[in-house]
Amino acid sequence: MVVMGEVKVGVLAAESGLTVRTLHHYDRIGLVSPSSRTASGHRLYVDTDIERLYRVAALRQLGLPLEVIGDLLDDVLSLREVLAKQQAYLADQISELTRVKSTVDLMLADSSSPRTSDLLDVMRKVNGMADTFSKYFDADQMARLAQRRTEIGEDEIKRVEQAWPDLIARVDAAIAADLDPTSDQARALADEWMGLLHQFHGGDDSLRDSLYRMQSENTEQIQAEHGGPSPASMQFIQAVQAARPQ
Amino acid sequence: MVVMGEVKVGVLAAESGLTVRTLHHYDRIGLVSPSSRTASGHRLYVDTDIERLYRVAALRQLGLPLEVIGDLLDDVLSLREVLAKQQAYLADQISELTRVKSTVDLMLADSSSPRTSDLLDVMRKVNGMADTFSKYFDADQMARLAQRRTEIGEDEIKRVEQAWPDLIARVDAAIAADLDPTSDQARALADEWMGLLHQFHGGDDSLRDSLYRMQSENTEQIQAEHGGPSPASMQFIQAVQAARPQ
DNA sequence: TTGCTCCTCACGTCACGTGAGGTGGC
DNA sequence: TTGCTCCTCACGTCACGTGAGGTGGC
Repeated sequence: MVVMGEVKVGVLAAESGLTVRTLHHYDRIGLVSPSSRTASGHRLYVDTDIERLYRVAALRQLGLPLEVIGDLLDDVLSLREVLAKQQAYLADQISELTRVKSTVDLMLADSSSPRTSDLLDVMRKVNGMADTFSKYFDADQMARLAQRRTEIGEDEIKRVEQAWPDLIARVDAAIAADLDPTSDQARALADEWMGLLHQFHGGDDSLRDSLYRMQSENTEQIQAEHGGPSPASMQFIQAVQAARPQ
Repeated sequence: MVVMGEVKVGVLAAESGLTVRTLHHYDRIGLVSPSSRTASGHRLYVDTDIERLYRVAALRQLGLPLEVIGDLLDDVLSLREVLAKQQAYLADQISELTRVKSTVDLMLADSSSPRTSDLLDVMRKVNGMADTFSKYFDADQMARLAQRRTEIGEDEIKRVEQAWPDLIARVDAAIAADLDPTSDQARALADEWMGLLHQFHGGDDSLRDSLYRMQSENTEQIQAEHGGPSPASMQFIQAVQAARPQ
């Protein structure tokens, strides 16, 4: 690791994992300059130069701009303050990217349903959904939802999403056929229904409650935009559940 | 929203929330060009231009490069494929930034202890800690830990971290004083100990087990680098717990 | 005539990547 | 003499921001 004497760019580049061009760049901007040169102008890095380079490399891993790194090494800035700012900056970036990704996630989930023809419509819908969501779920719940999604995996999520329309259709058929809410068949439908909901909230009561509130207060919109269940089918499921023996 | 007839850049900029410069830029690169100009060369945007602009603005919110947006609008690329790629890209970015942020978090947490003098030492230590961590906690557990940290808040985390050295010192003193493990005083110390641990794992058994394994297999290192508890003090706490009446 | 808007260059950003064209040491 | 490394320009990246200097319409 510690190179004795003097080294030229090629050796230092190979050893540090940086490129020759990067070392040239650091030299040009005065961040890490070799203390000496050969008669023919080749850069010669000595130990103190090399140590400085490794400090730069370390700080660069934190995503800091080269200028800030220079100021840190020259004691113009304090490490604690810089780290605190970087921490806040990274937190901002992460939450912004997470927000953007959740939009992309929603668009992909939605694009499977062919009822949206136009891009702007999809965006409006997705943004509207995100707005509606944020009315019923706080940041903490959002985080738990995001974590559930990664735990469950994309494939399973798609499976569940595609299972809904089919189930809703069968419930609507049951209503049309005037199925008895106390029948085994009705209870099987309700079990399926509760099972799909459970995939969403995972037994988390606060998530389940927020989902119910959102669903009940936005029924028509969800039905119109996402082919969600009709008030009638929700009432049917509730009736089945209420009619169960405790 | 829909502007009839023809508009000049200033109006369109104000209405779309973009800058005049941005509209100039989109025109120059051929992304959104006005269909006509006045005799004096002023840009005149008609309805189809404006619609195209709104599509661009919508897609830009997803973090897509302008060139890709152009290809999407010209049907050179498919939306689904682009979204899938963007989803993967965003996931990568987020996990990378999260990794970097956790390094910064660790450095800040560590910088409160004055035993680290040199930057490179801190980095080595922090990277070593991250490596050790990833040996005992999988991605899923890391996510749960990260979520716990946001739930608990920075202040509380700092409080707990600063409570450890004090508690460890008192336990060491108790050992030196040959305190009876069945005494109320010893049990109070053990309660405090378990309380601090609980702040870490939050009752999550898998987190608790991983923490115990990591702690027991890296005791000397943790003691040397972070002033962690000595084997003796851990044994004392275990003895107190074991001696409790069930 | 005075503001306001519009126009077209064109440099700067950030950290290098990627040639181009040429020289030095084994 | 042939490779290999080294050197110094200098353009390109990405999506504009920010003047500079000048013209057109009410």
